[in-house]
Amino acid sequence: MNKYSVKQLLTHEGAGQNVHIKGWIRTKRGNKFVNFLALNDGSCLKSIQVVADNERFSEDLMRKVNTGTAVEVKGTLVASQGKGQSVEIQAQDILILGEADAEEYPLQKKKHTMEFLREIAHLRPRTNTFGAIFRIRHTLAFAIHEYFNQKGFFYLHTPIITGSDAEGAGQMFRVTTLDAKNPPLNSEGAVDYNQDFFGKSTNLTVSGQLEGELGAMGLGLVYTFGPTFRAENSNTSRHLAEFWMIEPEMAFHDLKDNMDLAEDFIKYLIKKALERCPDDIQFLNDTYDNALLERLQSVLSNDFVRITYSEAIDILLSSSAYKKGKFEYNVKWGIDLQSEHERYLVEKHFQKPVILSDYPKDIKAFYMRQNNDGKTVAAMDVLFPQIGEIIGGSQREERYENLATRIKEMNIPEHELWWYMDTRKYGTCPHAGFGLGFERLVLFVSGMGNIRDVIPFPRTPQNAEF
RNA sequence: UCCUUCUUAGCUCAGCCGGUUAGAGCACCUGACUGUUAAUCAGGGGGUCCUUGGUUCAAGUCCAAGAGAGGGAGCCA
Repeated sequence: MNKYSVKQLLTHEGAGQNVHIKGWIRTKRGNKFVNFLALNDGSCLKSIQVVADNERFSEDLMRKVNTGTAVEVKGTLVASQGKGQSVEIQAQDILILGEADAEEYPLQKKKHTMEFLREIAHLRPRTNTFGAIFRIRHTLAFAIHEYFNQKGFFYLHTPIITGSDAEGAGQMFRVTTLDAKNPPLNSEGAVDYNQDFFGKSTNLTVSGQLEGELGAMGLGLVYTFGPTFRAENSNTSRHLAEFWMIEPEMAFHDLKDNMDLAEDFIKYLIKKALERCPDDIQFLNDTYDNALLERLQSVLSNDFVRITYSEAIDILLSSSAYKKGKFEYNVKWGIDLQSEHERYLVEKHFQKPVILSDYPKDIKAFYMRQNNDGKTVAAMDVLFPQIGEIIGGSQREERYENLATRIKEMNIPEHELWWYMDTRKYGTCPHAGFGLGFERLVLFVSGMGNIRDVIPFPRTPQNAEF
C-alpha cells in the first residue's frame, strides 16, 4: 500500500490501487448508509472525497470524524460515482489520529471573516484561503532564490542584530540583556551600554542594504532575503513591525540597470506564481477579488512606465483632480508624494505600474547618488496599483567626497559608518540596488486587502500573539 | 499618532422614536433520508447585548470614559 498526498491522488497517481493517506477532515456529509468525507492535507487547495460505507464503520467512529479531525485512511482509489470529482477513495480503514470536538472547534464549514481568522491565526493554515496564500508565499520565496541564482547573484546573509544606528530607515527595536528595572548607568547618568552583551548599543536591523553593499563590492552581485524590523507605530493594512525584505545590490550597475532588474524580477515572480499556483490564485480570484487574475496578467503584458519625479509633478499639476482641488495635500516640486498622488498616477493616469526616479535629494536617504543638477538623486520607487510603493531603491553615491559631505549635511553619526566609507576609499565603483517588501508582493499576487493576512503570524503595534 | 466606523448566541448579522419574555441564518445536538458536493428536511439546546459609570419610571438602544477591532491618513517596504 502506497502513501500519497492529496495532490498526487487527484492527478490519478495510484488509480485502482490500494492507497494510504493522512489529512484533516474539512466536511462530512451523508445519510444512514454512507458518509462522504472531504479530506485535505495541505498539499493543494482541493480535498479528496473519502467514501465511508456505514456497514463497515461503527457509529461511534463516524460521530468522531468531524470537521477538523486528523485521520489516516486506507482504501482504494476509484473513479467517482458522483459528480464534482473524478476520483475518490473507497475507504477500508479509517483511523482517528486526533479528534476535534465539533462543539468547540472554531473553524466551521462556512466562510469566516478575515478579522475572526486573525484572532485564531494558529488554526487558519487549515482554511482554504490561508492554505492558498501560504502556498503562494512559498512559491514566491522559492522563485526569488531561483531567479537570483540563475542571474549569478549570491545570497548574502546580513546581520539581524546591528550596532549601527545609521541605517536611516526608521525606528528600531533595541536588543539588550541589561536588566530593564535596574540598568547600569554611566557617569552622565545614562544607561551604560558598554556593559551590555555586545559592549555597545544594539538594535534589530531595519535594512540589510549597507552590509549588502559591502558584499557587492567583492562578490559583484548579491541579494539578501531576511526579516526586517521597524518599531514604527504604523497601523495600516500595508505595514508590519516584522516583515521580510529582498535587497539585491549590484556592483558596476547604474540606475537604469536597477530599474531593468526590478521590472524583470517582479514579472518573473508573478509569472512563476501563475504557473505554479493556478488553483490557489483562481480560488482567491473567485472568492475575494475577481479582478485579480486580470491585474496580474496586465502587469505581465505591459512595460512599466518610467518617468522622473519632476515629470510626475507636472502630470499631477496639470491633472483635473488637482485643478478641481481633489487632492488633500498640495502638489509642488520638492514635496514627498502622498498616497493619493501615487494612486492617481498608477491607478488613474497610467493604469499600470510606474517607476518614478530622480527625486529631490532632501526627501531621500544620504547614500543615494547625487545627480549633476545638484537638486536630485538617482532614486527610484516602483509603484503598484492597490498597494503603492512595492520597491524603493537607488544608485548609490560611490564618490567619497560627495558622500562625506552629504553625511555631514544630514547630521548622520559619521564615526559609526567608517566601514561603509572605506568601500568608497578603496576601489569604489558605481553600484545600485533596491529593497522589495516581500509581504507587499504577496499581497499583490494574492489579492488580499490586509498585509496581516499574508504572513503566518503578523507582528503589529500592540500585537505579538502566537 | 490622527480622523472615522464598529463591538448583540460558537460564526455572520437584525433589533424601528428608549417600553414588558432579545431574534434570524449558519454551526452544534436529536431524528428522517441509498451517492452527497457549504447535502437537504423537521425539531432542540445555546446570551456578561465589550467594560465601567451616568441620565431615566424604564437602557441592547441615549450620554461619558476605557478596552478591542475595521477602514482611511501619516511614516515606509
